[in-house]
Amino acid sequence: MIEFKVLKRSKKSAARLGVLKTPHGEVMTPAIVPVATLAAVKALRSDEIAATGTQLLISNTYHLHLQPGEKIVKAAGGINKFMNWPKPTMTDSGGFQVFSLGFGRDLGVGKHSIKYYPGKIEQAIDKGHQPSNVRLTEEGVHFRSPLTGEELFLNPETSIAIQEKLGADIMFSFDECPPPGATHNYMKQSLARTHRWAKRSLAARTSRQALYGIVQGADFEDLRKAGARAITRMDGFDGFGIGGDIGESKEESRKILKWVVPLLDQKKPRHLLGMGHIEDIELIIKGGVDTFDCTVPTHYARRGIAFTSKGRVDFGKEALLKDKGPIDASCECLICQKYQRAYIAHLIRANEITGGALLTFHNLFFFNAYVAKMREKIAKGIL
RNA sequence: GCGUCGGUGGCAGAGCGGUCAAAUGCUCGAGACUGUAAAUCUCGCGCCCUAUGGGCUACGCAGGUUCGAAUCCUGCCCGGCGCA
Repeated sequence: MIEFKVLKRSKKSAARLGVLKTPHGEVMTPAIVPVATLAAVKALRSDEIAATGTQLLISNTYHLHLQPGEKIVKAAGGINKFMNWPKPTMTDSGGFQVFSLGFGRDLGVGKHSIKYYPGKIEQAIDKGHQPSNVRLTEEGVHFRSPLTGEELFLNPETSIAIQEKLGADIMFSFDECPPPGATHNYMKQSLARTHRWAKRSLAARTSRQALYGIVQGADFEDLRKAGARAITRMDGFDGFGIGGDIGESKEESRKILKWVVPLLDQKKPRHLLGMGHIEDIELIIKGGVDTFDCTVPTHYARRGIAFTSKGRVDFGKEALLKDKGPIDASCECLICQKYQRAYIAHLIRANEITGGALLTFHNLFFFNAYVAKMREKIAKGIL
C-alpha cells in the first residue's frame, strides 16, 4: 500500500509539494518518472539511475508479459529484485499499447498530434474500423506482437494479474488510450468502457499493491470532467492517472488539467501519463500533477539529443567534435564534470552505445534537477 | 616486358548501346520523436534555372563507331593478379 501526504499547497497555482510513501521508500513530489519499459532504463545500470536523482520508475505490463513473461519476473523476486532497483516502481497497464500498436502504428502518429493525418483517424473511427493489429471488444483487447506476430489478449483481469506478479508498488487500471482526434461520439463510448474496465480492474486486485484509476476524455471538457468524477467516485483507487490525448498545445494541456484536477479526491496522488518535455514540466506541476512519466529524456538521449539550460543540443552535429566544453556548463552531473562535448559527439556519430549512455545519464539528471528546483519553488511559495 | 582482369558519384558497388544524373548499402546533411515495435523513422544528397518542368556537366584520359555510348572499337595513363 502507499500513503500520500501533501506537505504544502501553492497559493499561486494548483501545484503541491508532497511525499509518496511506498513499500520501497519515499518519493518527494512533484517527481518525474523515467520509463523502464522492459525493466530497464535503456543504457543505464540501476546505481546510475539512482545517481541521476531518479526516485521512481515505470515499467510496462504488455512488454514484460511478452518478454520475459511475468512468471520469470515473479520467480526472480519481483520487479525490484529482478532489476536490482531498490526504490519505488510503477507498472503501466498495457492500455497505452492499445493506441501505440493500434491506430498510432497504422497512421504513424504520436499521442499528442494528428497534424500529419488530419481527418484520417476520425474517418476510421466513425466507420467503426479497427486498427490493423489490435482488436477491441468489451471483454478486452487482442493484440498482435509487432515483433513476433504472436497474439496476446489483455483485459482488466489479465492486466492486473500480470501487474501483481510483476509486483510494482503502484499499478494502473487497464484503459483504452484512444487516438488523438477521436470524435466526441467515439470518446464518449470509449470513456464508458474504460470506466467499466476500471471497475473490473479494481475488482480483480488481490494484492496490497496500490492501484491508480485512469481518467480519459481527450480534449472534451464534458468527457474529461465526467471521467474525473467517475474515477473519483469509484472509491478504491489509491491515486489517479491522467491519460490519453492531453492536448495538441500547451494551452490545451493546461485546460485539461484545470478541468480534471479539481474534481479528483484531493488526498490522493495524481500521475500524468506520458507527458514531460522539459518545457511542459512547469505547466504540468502548476496544474497539480504529483508524478509524471515521459520517455523523452531517455529516448532522445539515444538519438544524440541533450537537454541543457540553453535548450536542446544535437550531438550528431559535426561542429560539436571540436567543442571541448561540457554538455551544460551549469549542470552538476558527473558527465558534465568529466566529459567533453567533443568525445560525446564522437561516440554518438560513431554509433557507440556509450554515447547514448552518457547522454541518458545527463538528461535524466537534468530533468530530475529541474523538477527538484520546482519542488523548491513550491516550498518557497514562488510557484 | 608479356598475359589477364579492372578503373562508375564522399566510400563500397550495380549497370554493359537508348527508359542513366546512373540501382543498392554506407557516409554525409536536414527533420521528426511526450503512459518506448524506437542505438528508430522520414526526407535530401552533380551543378543551374522562370523548377511535380527544363538546361548544363558527368561514369580514368584522348580519339573513334553510331541517330544515340557509362555501356562497342583504338591508343594512352593508372591499379590488381599470373608468367618471365
